[in-house]
Order: sequence, then structure tokens, then C-alpha cells
Amino acid sequence: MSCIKEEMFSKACKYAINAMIYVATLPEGVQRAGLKEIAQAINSPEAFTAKILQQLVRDELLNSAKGPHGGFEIQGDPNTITIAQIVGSIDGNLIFTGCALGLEKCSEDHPCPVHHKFKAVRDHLTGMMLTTNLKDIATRVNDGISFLKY
Amino acid sequence: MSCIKEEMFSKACKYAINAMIYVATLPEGVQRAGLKEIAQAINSPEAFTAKILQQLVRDELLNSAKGPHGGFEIQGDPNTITIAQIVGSIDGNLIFTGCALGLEKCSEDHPCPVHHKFKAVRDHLTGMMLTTNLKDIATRVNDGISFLKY
DNA sequence: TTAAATAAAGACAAAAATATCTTTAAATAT
DNA sequence: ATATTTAAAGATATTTTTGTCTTTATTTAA
Ligand code: FES
Ligand code: FES
Repeated sequence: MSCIKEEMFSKACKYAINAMIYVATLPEGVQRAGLKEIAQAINSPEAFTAKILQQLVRDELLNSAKGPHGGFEIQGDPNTITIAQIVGSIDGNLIFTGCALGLEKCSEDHPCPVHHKFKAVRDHLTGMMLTTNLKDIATRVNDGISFLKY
Repeated sequence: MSCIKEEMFSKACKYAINAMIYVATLPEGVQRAGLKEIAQAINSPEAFTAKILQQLVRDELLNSAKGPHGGFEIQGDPNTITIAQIVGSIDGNLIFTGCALGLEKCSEDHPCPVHHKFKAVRDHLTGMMLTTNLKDIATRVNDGISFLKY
């Protein structure tokens, strides 16, 4: 094929996760992060990132404020926000529930040929996303043991 | 967003896996499966499926023959062909090695914020694909315990 | 040797994802 | 009040993926 792709998550979703992490790394309550600052920090296209942030605001994962000193901040407790919520907001929930081979519905009753093998992997992924909270990974970034770009 | 997607594999890849499985379900040596027959069996668009089959032929996972009674057959031993090979042929190997959050390179030295959690899942997926062979899953279809469509 | 059947190849089209640009609305500070 | 700063919204553009159509090449069979 012409394609050299397939990367588990969409770009939009990756930008969303990275953006959320970046905002979560900022000291709480101090000030908001602006679009420009966020896009810079995660190395993403600014205007596209704006669309993604809007979606995260709509889904109440972020708060936003306009005007001088406006920008974005995490809505709620970073300890209780999971990667799963962010992925769900941007890419939807098919990755958690969809059939690997494209059957209309993944089920035990009418399983696709790889269902019995795939389900465990998908559940592993889902579990990982549900149990990974924003606070923990932001801390890792702040501690310099993981990185948002390059 | 406008998108309701994200499904682990591309459509092309799903068609490829399903097509390979279907061809593998046919009694060996008897006769080849034609494009029409394959697309019918896996419920995929014919012309697009043709492109995908061509790629699988190029990558020596299938043999093809033109003319009357032509068509496609598995090249080599279905016991030794893995899902990983099929996915690699169509979607490339980024799903096995790429960074979840889009860093240029996944590495322990410069890990992204979810590397430590994601790597295990990715390795689980990779291991599953490497150890799942075509023969086994085709047998399940032949035994009526799994399904190629709907 | 011709006709029919089939895949291969290439051009084209449509849809979706990604990305940008422009205008509008809201908040702040002067 | 006005100007400035910022996000929101909407229009548009580009790229990639998915899908189709037409032509060509090859094989078989009559
Ligand atoms: S039916 Fe395909 S993964 Fe469950
Ligand atoms: S660096 Fe991101 S998954 Fe390894």
C-alpha cells in the first residue's frame, strides 16, 4: 500500500493526551496555559490543537477562559482524570469495545476469528487507560523522567 | 470532534486479515479463491479488496494466478503465517514499535509520559499477533465457532 | 487462434482526518 | 468606552484513506 501508518491512536487523540498532561504539569491555581503555549510545549499544530482543546472543554475535562490571562486549566481533580476519559472524548469508545476485525458488534455469541485472542489485549489496554491518571503521569514529566516532545 | 472512529487496525488491514483467513479456510490444493468470492465472503468492497490482495501477493503471503480457475491461495504453510505478518504487510510495523503519544522514537532513554504503562500493552498485542497463526484461526471458522462477517 | 476469465495496474473519485485561516465573542486592563 | 488579549466558531484547504472504474496482461479452454 501507500500507507506507512497505523499508530493505535489518532493524531488528534495524541495531541489531546499530551495537551492534558502539559496543562496538568503546571502548578495548580497559579495561572492558565494559553493555546500558543500548549501547542509549543507539545509540538503540535496550533489551530488543530485549538479544535481539540475545544472538544475537551465541551467534555468538561478542561476549563477555558477568554481574554488577557485567559487560557486552559484542568477541570476537576487530576488524580481522578484518566487517559481513558481523554481518549473517549476525542476518539470515542470503539477502541474499548469494538471488534478487531470490524464485525458490527464484538460479542461472545458471534465472535470474529481473533476475538478469543484479541479480547485480552483490548481489556489490557482498557484497564491500563482506566487506571492511569493525569496526576501521576504529569508528575513524571515534572520529575524529568518522561517527555512531551521529540 | 466529528469523528466516531479509532479502531486499532485500519480497514485495509482488517480486510487483509479476513481475506487471508477466508482463503485459509478452503481445503488445501483444491482450487483458488477468486476476488469476487473473497470479497463476498468477508463482506468487503471488491475493488478495494483487490488492491489489498495485490499487496499480500507482493509480500508473498498469497499466490495469485490469472485466467480461468485463477485466483488466490495461501503461499506457504498457514501454520507459520501469523497475524503480525499480515498486519505488517498492510499497516506497517509502527503499531509494534511506535510511541503511543507520537514521539519520533519510542525508547527507554527518552520515554513519553505513558511509555512505562503502554509498553506492556503494546508488547502484549505484538506477542498475541506473533503467536496467532492462520491455520488455527481458520480452523475455528471451519468449526463454526467464529465468523468472518456480521 | 480466438474468446473468455481472471488478476494487475493505473487513473480517478469520495470520504475522512488533519490542518489553516478568518471572523466573532468574551474578558481584561487602561 | 476603547483597545487588547484570548478562546470559540465556522469556513476552507490539504492530505490520507477508502473506494471505484478502466485498461492491460496473462492464462485457460474451446
Ligand atoms: S468479535 Fe472481533 S474482537 Fe470480539
Ligand atoms: S516512548 Fe511513547 S510509548 Fe515508548
